[in-house]
Amino acid sequence: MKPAKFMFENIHQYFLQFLPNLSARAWEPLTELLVVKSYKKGEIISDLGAVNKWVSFIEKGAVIAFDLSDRKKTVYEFFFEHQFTGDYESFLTSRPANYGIEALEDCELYHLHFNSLQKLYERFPEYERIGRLIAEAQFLRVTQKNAKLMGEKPEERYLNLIKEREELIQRVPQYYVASYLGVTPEALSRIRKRLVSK
Amino acid sequence: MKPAKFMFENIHQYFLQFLPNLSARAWEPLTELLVVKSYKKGEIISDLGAVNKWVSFIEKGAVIAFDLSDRKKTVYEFFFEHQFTGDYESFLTSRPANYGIEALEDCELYHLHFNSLQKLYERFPEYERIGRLIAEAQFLRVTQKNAKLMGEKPEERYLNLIKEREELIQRVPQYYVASYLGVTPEALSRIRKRLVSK
DNA sequence: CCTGTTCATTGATCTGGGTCAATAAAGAAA
DNA sequence: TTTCTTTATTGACCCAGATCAATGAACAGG
Repeated sequence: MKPAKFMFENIHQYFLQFLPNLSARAWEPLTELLVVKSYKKGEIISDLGAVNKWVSFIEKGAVIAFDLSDRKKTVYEFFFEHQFTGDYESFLTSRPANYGIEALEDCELYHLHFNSLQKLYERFPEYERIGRLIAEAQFLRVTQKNAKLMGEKPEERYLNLIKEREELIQRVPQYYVASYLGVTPEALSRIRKRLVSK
Repeated sequence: MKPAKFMFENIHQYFLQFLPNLSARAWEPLTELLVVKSYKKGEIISDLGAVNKWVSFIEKGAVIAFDLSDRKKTVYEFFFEHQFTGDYESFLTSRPANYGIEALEDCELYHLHFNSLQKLYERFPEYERIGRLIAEAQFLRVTQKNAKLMGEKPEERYLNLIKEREELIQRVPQYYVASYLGVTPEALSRIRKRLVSK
């Protein structure tokens, strides 16, 4: 394990992105509240169906958020190191999670509990602002994803995925990519075939 | 026009939803900053392509947010009275708006300027919290929309729209509904035909 | 190294939505 | 009312993706 001093460097940077002048006075209490945990590839990090009380910063590794409609695993999103993950919807609403979170690779996560976050909101208005900015950023992410879902056909979505998230294609099995694009593995295979012959 | 005293009742209620103990001290300055304006059916409220500096509360009427990909108007969302509208994405990022806003019916709107809102954030931490809660709510709205886009076929989306937003079907021309569902008007017409024969 | 399992590809067939074109119905304006 | 325009429906044809089934390729465990 890293020396404690540098341990939370990445998550600190993450917050500084949103609030460059985050005070040390507000920052340090957060580190006390984080729960560090490791997961093996394939391990379930957060269960679907239960209320999710945590948001999790990915220090290392990659995870998928998935649901189980039609009895098959449908990929909602991939998350990689130095991002937050978790069923934010369930976290915010205290309703049962629509998504499960599973380790795609060996992972190290820092978990923050809902109650811990509320305490931070109460004690430091700075977190209220970070919370707003992060919620806004999440809104933007989903909005843009939406626009692409509506406007693009599967083939275009795949091309854009290659262009915009090249490494994702490398790190993620193809049938998960297919699911993420909203098509069957067979269809993605054919899309790829069609594209090479162009 | 309504007596000033009751004029902002609806928008006040809207904020109270998010922060029931919003102080009068914080509330009153907001009313000073709102710009009241009326629009005729078909009128453009907010231009696509320009940076959008406003969020707008719909006191009365209905609007659509649309884009113009492929040279045709594509409906992104419908908004009705007692909701906020506007290209929130452009508002947050100061990038050119991807969506235009148009009056579907005669409307009365209360506009709040970006700079006014920033001033409120600085003066009253209460607004920082409301801002966070609203951003979170918007996140939830687009997340749920997303899930439906991915998981449901056009026919199911139409059925759910009837179930969940019945009045929308009444108030909105069918070709806009089709666009909103992500299909052509012809396809929606056939979906409807298929459904009656069931 | 072999073996069983998981993942990817290919083929055959079906279907819902796209597109183009024509008509019908509904609304708006005179 | 009549007329003009906008909106909705229907038909014919095409195509991308779904589904089901079979085969190949890659990979992990022993």
